[in-house]
Amino acid sequence: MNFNQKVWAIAKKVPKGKVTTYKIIAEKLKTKAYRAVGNALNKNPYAPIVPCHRVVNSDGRIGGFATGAKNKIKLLQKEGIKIKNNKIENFKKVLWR
DNA sequence: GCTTTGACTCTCG
DNA sequence: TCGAGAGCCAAAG
Repeated sequence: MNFNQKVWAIAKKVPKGKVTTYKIIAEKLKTKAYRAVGNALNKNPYAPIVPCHRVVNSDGRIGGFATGAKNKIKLLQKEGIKIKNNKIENFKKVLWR
């Protein structure tokens, strides 16, 4: 299992309507490679299978996305997550761990 | 095979 | 409040 596969596996576990952060994923992998996590999601070949839009920055910001952050924000809002000015509202409540 | 870059995060002035 | 620097890992040049 590659590093990427592990990242994707964790990302897939995030339930609908919730989000997680790069940091949390890295911690579950027992590593501090936050950047590598983002890197893995960036080039994930399982775009529809892995809900990479549920992975955000540690401060609740969306950050950047390959398909456009705006698009991802819309997607998250559809799942019941509210976003204001590029930031997730009630971040702690929708945060998955 | 070494260097650069990136969807990151933390700490310090 | 905000920018700079450092630390971390994988992929691309």
